[in-house]
Amino acid sequence: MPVARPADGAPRRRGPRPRHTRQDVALAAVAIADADGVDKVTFRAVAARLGVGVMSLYNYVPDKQALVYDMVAEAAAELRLPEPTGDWRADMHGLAREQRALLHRHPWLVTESSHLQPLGPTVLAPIEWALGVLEPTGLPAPERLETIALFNWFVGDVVRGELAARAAPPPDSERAVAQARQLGELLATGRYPRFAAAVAQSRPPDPDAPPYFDRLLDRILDGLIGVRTAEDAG
Amino acid sequence: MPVARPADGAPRRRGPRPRHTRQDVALAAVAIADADGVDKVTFRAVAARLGVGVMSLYNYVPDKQALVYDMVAEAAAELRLPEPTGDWRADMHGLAREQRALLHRHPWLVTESSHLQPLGPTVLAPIEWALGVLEPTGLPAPERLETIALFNWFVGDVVRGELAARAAPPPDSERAVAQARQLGELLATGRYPRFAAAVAQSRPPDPDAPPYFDRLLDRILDGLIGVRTAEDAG
DNA sequence: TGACAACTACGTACATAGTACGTCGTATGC
DNA sequence: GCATACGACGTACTATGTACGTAGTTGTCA
Repeated sequence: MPVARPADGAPRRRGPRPRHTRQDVALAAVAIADADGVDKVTFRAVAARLGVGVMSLYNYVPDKQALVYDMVAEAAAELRLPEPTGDWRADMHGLAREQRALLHRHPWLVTESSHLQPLGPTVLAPIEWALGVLEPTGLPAPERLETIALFNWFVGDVVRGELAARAAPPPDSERAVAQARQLGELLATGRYPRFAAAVAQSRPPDPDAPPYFDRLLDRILDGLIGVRTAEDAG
Repeated sequence: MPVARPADGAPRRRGPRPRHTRQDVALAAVAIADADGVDKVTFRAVAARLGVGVMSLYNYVPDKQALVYDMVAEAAAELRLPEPTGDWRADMHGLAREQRALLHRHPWLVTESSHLQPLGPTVLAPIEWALGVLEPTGLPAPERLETIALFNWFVGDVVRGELAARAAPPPDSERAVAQARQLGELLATGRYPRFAAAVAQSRPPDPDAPPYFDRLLDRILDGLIGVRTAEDAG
């Protein structure tokens, strides 16, 4: 079984020079996912985009899963981490905005990133950064780590909701129509009065309204860190 | 194209009586997913379990996606929703525990449930329930809905982490070994001192320790709802 | 009661995925 | 200059979802 190249910086040995790098492969896959959706990322499509044969990709990437991990790592590299200002709240707001923008740029990230993701440099960098930012809170390191995980989840969840609202499937698809009809019938039974009311009162969310995201974020940060109250001292 | 049967309660017309119901198909799929993992849920496997031909399934379910939706709806039916006590915080803790147990019973739920899930009775029921529970918070209905969505996602995120820790891939798998080695090298560079320290200080999490889950939950609930402060009154 | 029509069951077949295997050619180190 | 390690890739196999057509069954109406 051909294995991905020995080490990415090792001196080249014999044989023809590789025409591409592992990163090239990941970037091609990212481009396809951005343009056509993540399910269009097939070895055949990636190979075609690079102008190589399908099986040549296995010289760079051991299997499909590794390719997806590489895609996530490559996307994470786009995160810009400015010098911390000393105001942890402001800095975390900045990180959240960065992450949110990243997830909107690469919507497939909310589906494909998992905790089995290898902790490479690009993935580790924002964690290290946030650990530093949160030092002034006085939380012990493991709790800071947990807080960061919760924070990441929260941002991902919010964006998931935004994407669901934005890229709602074409409302005339056969499935969508059937679902809408079924939901209508169900609500007509009057068995879900609160849900019906909530839906009726809901304005189409405006993800670009400036206060919206930061307001949610503040509420969560208050909960995650907030003002350390007496009961937490135990 | 064969369409799923007209209406599930409609009087039967002509032709042979169906040997199964749409629910039978979903339950068979659930059983397979529980036992062997969700990727073993193929039309061929489900058909074999029901003792019918593969294509017969299309008499019950229009396509694979619909089958997955049915599986999620069937699992959601297992949620037990006790009479609200009037203490929203306690009630939401109860719901979270129910959901967590459900997700552990059917680990594939954390992967397969999405926002495109049709809002059938079993899916709607817990939402309606939570909307009622959260009425005393004074939040307007759309914000309660948003809160519930975030709450659900959060529980899913936590369980995803627990499942990852529990069913961690055999630590001797080729991929796991490679990842561990890479992480070790990376930490050895000293470029991630805070992360290294945090990992070193972390005790292996004990998911069965009673405080753990509820503590996380409180931190999130504080953020999502918390004590309504003066600034929110605007 | 007989014939038609609607409906279920399902065998066959195809398109699309990932990827194992083996061959070929190339460029490097001795 | 030659042996060899290594990159490129054609072929081919397996697994999967599902379109299509056929056969058999059963309720309804003449």
